[in-house]
Amino acid sequence: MTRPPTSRDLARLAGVSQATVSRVLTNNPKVNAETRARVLRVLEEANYTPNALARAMKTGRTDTIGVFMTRVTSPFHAELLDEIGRVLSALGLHMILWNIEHDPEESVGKVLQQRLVDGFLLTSATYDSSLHTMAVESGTPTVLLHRGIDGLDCDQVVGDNWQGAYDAGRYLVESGHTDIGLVTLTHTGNTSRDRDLGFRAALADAGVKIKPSNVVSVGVPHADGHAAAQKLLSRKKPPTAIYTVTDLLAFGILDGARALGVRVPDDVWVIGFDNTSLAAWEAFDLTSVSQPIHAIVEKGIDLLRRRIEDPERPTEIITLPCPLVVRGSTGGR
Amino acid sequence: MTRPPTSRDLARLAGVSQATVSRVLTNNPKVNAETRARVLRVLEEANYTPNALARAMKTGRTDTIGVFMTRVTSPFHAELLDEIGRVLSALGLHMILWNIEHDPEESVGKVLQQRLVDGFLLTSATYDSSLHTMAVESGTPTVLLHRGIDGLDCDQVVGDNWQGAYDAGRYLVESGHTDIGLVTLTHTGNTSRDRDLGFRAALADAGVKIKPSNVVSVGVPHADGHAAAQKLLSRKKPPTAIYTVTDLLAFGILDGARALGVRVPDDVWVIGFDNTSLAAWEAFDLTSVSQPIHAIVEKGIDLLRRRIEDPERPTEIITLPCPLVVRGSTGGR
DNA sequence: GCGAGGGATGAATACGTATACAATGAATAC
DNA sequence: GTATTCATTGTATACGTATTCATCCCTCGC
Repeated sequence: MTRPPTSRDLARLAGVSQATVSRVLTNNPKVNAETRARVLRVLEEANYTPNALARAMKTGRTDTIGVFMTRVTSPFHAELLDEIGRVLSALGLHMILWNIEHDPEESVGKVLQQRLVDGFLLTSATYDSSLHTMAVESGTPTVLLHRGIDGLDCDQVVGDNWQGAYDAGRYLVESGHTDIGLVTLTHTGNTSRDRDLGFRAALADAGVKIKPSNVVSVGVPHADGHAAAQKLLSRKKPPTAIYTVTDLLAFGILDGARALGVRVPDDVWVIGFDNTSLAAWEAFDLTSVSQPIHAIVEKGIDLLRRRIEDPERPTEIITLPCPLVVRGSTGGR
Repeated sequence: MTRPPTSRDLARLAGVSQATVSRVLTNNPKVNAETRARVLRVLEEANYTPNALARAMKTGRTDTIGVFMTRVTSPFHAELLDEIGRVLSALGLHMILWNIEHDPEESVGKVLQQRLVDGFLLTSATYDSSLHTMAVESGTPTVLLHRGIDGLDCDQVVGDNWQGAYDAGRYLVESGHTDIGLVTLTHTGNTSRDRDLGFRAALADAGVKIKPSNVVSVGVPHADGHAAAQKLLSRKKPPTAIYTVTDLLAFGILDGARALGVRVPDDVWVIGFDNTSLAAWEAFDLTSVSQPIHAIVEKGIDLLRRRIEDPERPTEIITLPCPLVVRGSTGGR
């Protein structure tokens, strides 16, 4: 096991200085065509690849983006991650992935300052955590993706959760529902908050009251949706429709209904949020508000690259529309 | 935006040399207790974090592991990735994630030699690709996880797919099925091959013939399982049980059956492989061969770390049992 | 009182690359 | 023929840290 060749080794082989090899590697125009050809031939023969660490050390660019995420097993997050990977790959960038569930906040703080990456994508900002603040303060370019934070001076790209939720609410009301269940999240993020408030606003605008007993606050897992459905649907007079703020909870609700023998959409309508690919499966056939994952990621990474280029540019907050996709769980199709 | 402080800056502040600061950072015992305390105080005040690149350059260790994966949105892969992230985090290691679907093989080859990581975890080795060969030849410690390659001189940790498939087959036969469908994968990996062969072996041992028309070869997506179910179940005399090599295909099959109005388990039994968390959802309630994800990841990363320690140690191939988990899709519970 | 030994620290260097600067030679202009 | 420019290349250095080596001072034993 011998250590890999360096540009200095290659320079000796090609009969030039290390500087010239480096110039060839960086496509510096100030190299004679013949010399370049000769060096390239030697590089090729030796199957040489520059040491990325040394290069990063010198240039200050690692060509690596850090991604902070939670619950990779959640269908929406997996799709988001997949899309991020696709876009970064196409740009020749690497991705370091941190799951902030697994790491104590303090160790994440260390990561932020290690200069391992050129920029950060935060996909799980909440008010419970100060991760976004720490990231911004670290001085490393940062973009909030999918989850935003009000008033934070930081580029952000999010879906228009409020509007999507509003549309879902209006759709239910216009379809004649008046006894409507709302399964919402206990945790503190813009995303779930807007998905809650937008929905309530739609009902309020239509003059439909939402009974306190029809509102259930839960955690994120499938099982919590299941439990919420049990609670709402086992009552004497259950709601005729249930809206919830994530697809994962909606799947849990559908499963809870299934367990009780409650039929969807005959007995109850169900609407989710995210429009994950699972929503289109027959097992769920779920009406859901669609998140424009591709556009969010594309735009977010574009913003991040521009901020890396120019740290002084004014921050942007981009909001993308979230259209409702109607399927069988509300009698569609 | 000022550049972050270096150990040299801190040394000046603390009135010591940069070498002493470095010694404090690396817990070198040859530092006077008072000096150490003083330096630590200064480090604390400045909220200093060492530059990981410079450190890696000097030590040759990046404390980062490269993970190669495909189809992150597939439930099993997402769970595998989540578990890898959990274990690496607990060890203080970072993860660079590459999705080999997105990258041409040549660019992956470059990645292998960039010395960005201390080791690689390959989770998607197939005979179609030479990624595993390139990884081993790169000289960087490498472990194959979940998917193995026969005869490759490389540490490997895999589930006992053959035995798991065999048990599934025997279970169906012992339950009285004789007209059995097999939905298998077209692609070339050890994993799906063993999940196919083990199942056939069980049937053969029991004297049950498998009709050629009952075997369908498909791709990996949900939709392919769906199509396979349509093909098998719309016949005049459909099989009474279908076994397939991944949960994702099984979900597709269940959905295909649902679309046809075929009842599970009344009209047909279905068995998958992986025992993803979705398998336990009411929507599927799927009998499935369980992959010991936690043990695979734990063992694999352990092997990788030991190989990083000692590149000369003999390679190990570890095979872990895959027990059958019976649920409603085969009348269980 | 002096040499030996050891503990603590600083100075110097190396990791592998990119790049500012210097140097060389050829070509051009007068 | 000399001065000037330009193209090309080499030399030297820096990125920030870890570590070897040298140095210093203090203590101890005689």
